[in-house]
Amino acid sequence: MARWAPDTRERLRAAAVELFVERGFEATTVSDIVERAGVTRRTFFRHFADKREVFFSGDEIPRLAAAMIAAAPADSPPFDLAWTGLRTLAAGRFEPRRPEIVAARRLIELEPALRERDLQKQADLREVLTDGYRERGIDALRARIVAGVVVELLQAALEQWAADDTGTPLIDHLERVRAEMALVLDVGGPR
Amino acid sequence: MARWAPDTRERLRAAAVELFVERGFEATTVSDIVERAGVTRRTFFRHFADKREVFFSGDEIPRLAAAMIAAAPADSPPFDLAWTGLRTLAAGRFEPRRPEIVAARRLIELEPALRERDLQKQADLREVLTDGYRERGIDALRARIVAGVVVELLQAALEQWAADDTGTPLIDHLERVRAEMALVLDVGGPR
DNA sequence: GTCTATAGGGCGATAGAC
DNA sequence: GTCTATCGCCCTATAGAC
Repeated sequence: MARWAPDTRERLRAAAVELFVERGFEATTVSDIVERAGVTRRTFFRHFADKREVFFSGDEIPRLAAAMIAAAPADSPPFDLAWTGLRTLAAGRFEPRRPEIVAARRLIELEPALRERDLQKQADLREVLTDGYRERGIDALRARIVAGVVVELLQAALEQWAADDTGTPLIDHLERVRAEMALVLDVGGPR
Repeated sequence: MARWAPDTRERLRAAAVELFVERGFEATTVSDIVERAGVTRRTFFRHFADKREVFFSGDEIPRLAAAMIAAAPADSPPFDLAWTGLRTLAAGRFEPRRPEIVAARRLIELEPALRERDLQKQADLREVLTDGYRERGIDALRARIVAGVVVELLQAALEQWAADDTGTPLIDHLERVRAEMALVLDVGGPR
């Protein structure tokens, strides 16, 4: 038998999310979390930089996105590449986990501290994408713009999907948001 | 003579920004700020919800943006309306204050806590714009998308402008970012 | 693991403006 | 008198230092 129970990090995450759901983020202290997980306060802060971070600790999207960009064929136009990635993630990572994602978004919406950290995570993803594009030789401004558009597109689609109880798949929301964005930017344009 | 010196809020803001520039955000305590402004800690928290908030307290953009949307001719297409607003703000509010804005952005970049709050302020602006559009009868999804695109466009242009020491005006960066966004979304599209 | 600085909020007292 | 802003001391919890 191991000296410490395994998966300390995961036990902390699970305990934290349970408590956040039960009594809210503010009303849950780090002491409450570590008590339920059976470790000390110090251990919590060795795994997570702060109380908000534990809530987002499972997020694999930036890593997956970076891998997808790096692995894509060299001649893919930047947006097409991201679009394929969005569809893959929508079907494989988001759609099967709809209940947890909707629950998490509900907590984020009603807790300003979590909302801020969520926005930071979006900014992190934008930066990962920008760097990935630049490493593929894409011009710096274009890399930044594609990344910005992709993150905004994903975010808007996720909002619609989470608020929509008709069962419309995330991919359909992505399509709709993409079409709307293209329409918006075409106004007054030439061609 | 009044019992209290006037403009407590503004004195606190000025003292805070001075100290943030002198020794950094983390290294400045609320006690430092109130000492310089000549009030007590409790008074600080009556004016500002937290230490980050004092840094952004002068931001008038959401109010101006809401007023512009409300005052625009009823038949303006949503994006055209925002585009006019962006050009007006760029010339009237941003360009004349380049030094302060660049200095503020520098602080925001190197301080994660300020970065998070800055992203929250962008989200607030997005929401103000969305609401403004919806009040003009724009469809909810379209309102959300136009607002998202406009905020992302402004943010990307501001980044380029602040990093660019050749004196290129913000309006030119806005044009460039807009063109790049349109290009990105046209890839693979019909027409 | 314990200790401490700091953020941030609760509450009542106080002192001017009106 | 009412209203409003400040003060001053209370407290807890976070987060980092030792």
